[in-house]
Amino acid sequence: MDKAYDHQKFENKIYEAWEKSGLMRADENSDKEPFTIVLPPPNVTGQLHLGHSAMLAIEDIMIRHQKMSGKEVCWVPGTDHAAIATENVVIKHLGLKSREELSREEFLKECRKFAQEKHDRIVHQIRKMGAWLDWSREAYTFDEERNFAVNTIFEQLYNDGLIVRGHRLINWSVGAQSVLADDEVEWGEEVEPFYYIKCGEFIIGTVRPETKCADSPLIVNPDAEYVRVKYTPKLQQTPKSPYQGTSENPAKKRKFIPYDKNLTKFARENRKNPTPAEKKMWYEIIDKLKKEFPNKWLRQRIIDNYIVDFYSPSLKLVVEIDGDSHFTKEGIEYDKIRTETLNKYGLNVIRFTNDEIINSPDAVYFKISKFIKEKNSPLAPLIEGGNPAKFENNLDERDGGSINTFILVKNCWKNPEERKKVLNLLDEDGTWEVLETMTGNELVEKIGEFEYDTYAGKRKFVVMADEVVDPNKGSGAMTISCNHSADDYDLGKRKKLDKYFFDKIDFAGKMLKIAGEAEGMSVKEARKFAGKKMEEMGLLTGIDKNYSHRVPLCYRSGCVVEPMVSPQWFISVEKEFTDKFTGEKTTLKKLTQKAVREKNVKIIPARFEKIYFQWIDNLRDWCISRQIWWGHQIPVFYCQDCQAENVFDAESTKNPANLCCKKCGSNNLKQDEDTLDTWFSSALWPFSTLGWPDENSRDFQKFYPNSMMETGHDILFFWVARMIMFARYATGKYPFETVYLHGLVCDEKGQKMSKSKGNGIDPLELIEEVGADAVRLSLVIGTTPGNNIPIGKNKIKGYRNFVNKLWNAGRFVQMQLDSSPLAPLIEGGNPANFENSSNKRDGGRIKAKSLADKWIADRFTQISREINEHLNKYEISLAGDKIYHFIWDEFCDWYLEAHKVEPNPLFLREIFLDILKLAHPLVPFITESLWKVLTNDDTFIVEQSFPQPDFEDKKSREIFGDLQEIVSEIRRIRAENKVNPKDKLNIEFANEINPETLKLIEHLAKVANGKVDKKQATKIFHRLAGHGAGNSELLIEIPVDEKAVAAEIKKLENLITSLKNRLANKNYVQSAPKELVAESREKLKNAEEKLAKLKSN
RNA sequence: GGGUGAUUAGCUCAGUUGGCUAGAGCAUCUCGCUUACACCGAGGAGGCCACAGGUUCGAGUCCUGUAUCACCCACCA
Repeated sequence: MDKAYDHQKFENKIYEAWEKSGLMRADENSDKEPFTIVLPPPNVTGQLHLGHSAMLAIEDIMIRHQKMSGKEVCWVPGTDHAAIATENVVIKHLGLKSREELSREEFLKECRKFAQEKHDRIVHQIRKMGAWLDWSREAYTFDEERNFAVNTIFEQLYNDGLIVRGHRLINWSVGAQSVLADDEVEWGEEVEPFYYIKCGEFIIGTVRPETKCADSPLIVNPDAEYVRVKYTPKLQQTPKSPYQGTSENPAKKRKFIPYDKNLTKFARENRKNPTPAEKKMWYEIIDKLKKEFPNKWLRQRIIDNYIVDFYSPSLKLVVEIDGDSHFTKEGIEYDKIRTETLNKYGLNVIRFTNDEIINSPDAVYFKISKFIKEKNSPLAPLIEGGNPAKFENNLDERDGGSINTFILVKNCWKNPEERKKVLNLLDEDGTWEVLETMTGNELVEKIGEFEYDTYAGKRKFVVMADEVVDPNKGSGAMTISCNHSADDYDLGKRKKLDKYFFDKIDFAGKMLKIAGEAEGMSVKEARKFAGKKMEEMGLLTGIDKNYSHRVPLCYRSGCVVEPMVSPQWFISVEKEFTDKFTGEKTTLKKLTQKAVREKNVKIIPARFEKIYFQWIDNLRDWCISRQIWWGHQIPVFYCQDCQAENVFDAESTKNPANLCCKKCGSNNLKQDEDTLDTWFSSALWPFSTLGWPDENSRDFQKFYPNSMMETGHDILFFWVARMIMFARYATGKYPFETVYLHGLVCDEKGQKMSKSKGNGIDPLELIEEVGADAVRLSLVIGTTPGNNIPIGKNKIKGYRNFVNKLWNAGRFVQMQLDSSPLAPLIEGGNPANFENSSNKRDGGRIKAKSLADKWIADRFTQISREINEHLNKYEISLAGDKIYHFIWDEFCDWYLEAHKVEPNPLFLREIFLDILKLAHPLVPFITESLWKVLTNDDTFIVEQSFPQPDFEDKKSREIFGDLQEIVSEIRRIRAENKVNPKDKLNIEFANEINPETLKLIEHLAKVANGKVDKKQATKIFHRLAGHGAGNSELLIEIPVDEKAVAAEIKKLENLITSLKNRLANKNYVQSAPKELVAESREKLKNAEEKLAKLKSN
């Protein structure tokens, strides 16, 4: 035997031997009680990661333990075709831009080929973990049997009316051109402007202004109070210049008079009686200015000095610079204003020099000019040649009209912060006046339907009330886009807003005609466009440029997911049907809820039951169709002649060419092009792998339902819950008794493993390095179900060391046997010869002779019981921890050392083999290796029965326990006094001591019994069971260690105080269990004796 | 925003219906290559068990509150 365990020499060979033995195959005709686990199928094109390793380790431990405990175990392996993920990988692998570069047939062929290659790799990886799987039953979610199962349940659900085709809101990935399941959507953080938009008098908030281009219901909260307020900008006062009194005051530097006093005066007078057109222009200009010039002082200057002149059509004013055609400031180029045109309209021109303009607040003037020039400005016609009278027609009543009145929910109006958010583009100094207060319901009545401006023209909206509107958020009103938002969709359905279900965006992610000028733009472009346009139109009242929110992203293409309405197949979870097993009316949702509520399925850890309910209670219909090719094609056939929809039984579906339309008999049928969500076939896994739909098959009869389902807690919902749903629906039984959820594997610091962080560990490399056993232990010990599984180099190293320790213990056993005179008996002899023993351990074959033998046999009994109990309760971590410490701390550190004093090789071999059995489920390879070495026969350790010894020896337990204490104490004294380990110290017992015990102590503590010079001695007070009652005295030939004695005294005193207090407490003596009280008394007595002797020393 | 869990030694965590003088692994320190194992052995040091209350004879454990962290769900004007 090698000095160190070399896992590479053994693991592959052993696994091959297991497979060859045929023992891994579950016997469906066995009369043993079954224990079934169906392996959660890894993605066939994926790679095994440590999460899979953890899964395999846990399940393998359970399987081996149950097998050794006499069950007929059946662990079914398999892989998943992972529809979307695989399709992606294949597309990438082939270097395609899209799958359409190939025909459907060709593409599927490539997928199959690719999947087969990858399948072999992943199966290899699974074997490396040592999993005791029944490979003869290996399944694949996309093989023929599973396809048959899929078609069978599809037909059943369809006939029960639970599968329906409908127009529903789905997550549409523009990049991938496919529907995504909710769980396939990833969320990313994005900062986008958040707009508050005027809709008539209302204000709504949105990050998606591009959707605000169409007729829409405007929803208010029915019971919340709303206020109509009037806003009057405060324009008359000139704020003080921030430059006033400083040398930097630009006003002082001005070399010209910016306006003609007389003109201004004239204008002011005129302003008193403005025409409606003038008023409108005026307000438009103010609105624009606010956005252009956030600096209030500056803005006011402009208003007071210049804009006033615009105000009166009869006194128009425009500027020109030096007669140049350009003026550049801050990189913006302004066109020359055509003097001729201006003059034509009677505009005055003021000339600036460049120097005067740059660095002068007056420069802003040009921006105004630019604004006026822009086509969309209401003033444009004035400049370009339009007719101002045009604006007189449909003027809102500016004063008392809708343009400067706003309807806000009272909460927003009262809350200055909220209000500021909504209205931050308006002048803060404006005055506000509350005109009236009314509830949402009253608003609905009073306002009803009316027109408002959108970026794409005039639209109508109708005011409605609904509770979804949160009166504490924003302005308290919202408009909805039924086809482009899940909540809006629900609301629309609830309110039956049929005419508002229309698309604004197409499946390519482009805006439709309804978006007016934005038609054909991508959503992103349209969003910018709409924002800008609305700003220009003065439709914005507030804007939050740093609004951060989460956006749904496609996990494949990374593009933003658009909620869209599309024809899809759904499973109706709330539709009633008659349960064929009970005859009761029920729904899929109810059945799924019942599973856990009525304890048909137990979830470990239990807290996930709560999470399960939370999810099920909010369950929506499940969209099962996918626009991809790689998957189970939806078994629905559309008649090309009469358009009928046909679903056939699975048997007929096998030959699509022979199918005829059920309605018109035509055989001109076309199968639905879409495929099923990958979870559809996965949901059948627990029974489709066991013969279903043939419920009379031996496998189904014997092994269904499964005993446990072990998987990551991250797929509780979309897999576990759906398995429960389908299993109960199709088989009438819940698919498994227990769900064991493990956590995510993460590094030592609790961080998720990921390639980008570089903290990922490849299981194969790890196994190569330290062996599968060490990997298994690392993944299993120190973990709690449902919690993260921390794993790191140190931990792994520790368990590798343990495996080596076990190996060396085996080596020691082997050496003992080799050198033993009894060796021949083992090689060819019959151990039954040893049956005369009266000890019952392991059928009473080999006698436990010495104290140590009896002690370890007794301990083994206790540990075995605990391990059995832990494993039965799925407490794998605790079981592993106990085996680890039993083997290392007790067997190796104490028993093997003690064994050297009084060898008993046959017994040693027996107990060691038993320990190997006990440890086998956790560390199958090393135990099997040692089993082979030590038994030298063809049996496998897994064929042995799991230890359930009943040997007990209380006396040996006590004596050995005391002995351990004494030895530890002596060792401590030696270490603290720096005694050379080679030196033997003399000790002297005050009492008579059993020679066997003494021999052990001498060996273990490196001491010799003899006369001790009392002046040089340290006293130890010990109690040795079986040597008379009470404490006895042990002298050891070492100078007294004052410090140690003082420490011991203090420790004892503390203990005594605590015990005394406890016993002095009448309530304690009365209420606490009697044994406990007696124990405390005993402890106190011992402690006091010990203390007294220590002090007297 | 709604929910769940966590907080114990420098680090990673055990601590199962309350009985604890609070444990383990790693790291650290001291001593030792003693013929199973240096992937080892012996020993030491290291803790107001997050904080504040409460229940109890007794609280790391149960209850309430606070703080911090993690995860899940919803994402919405």
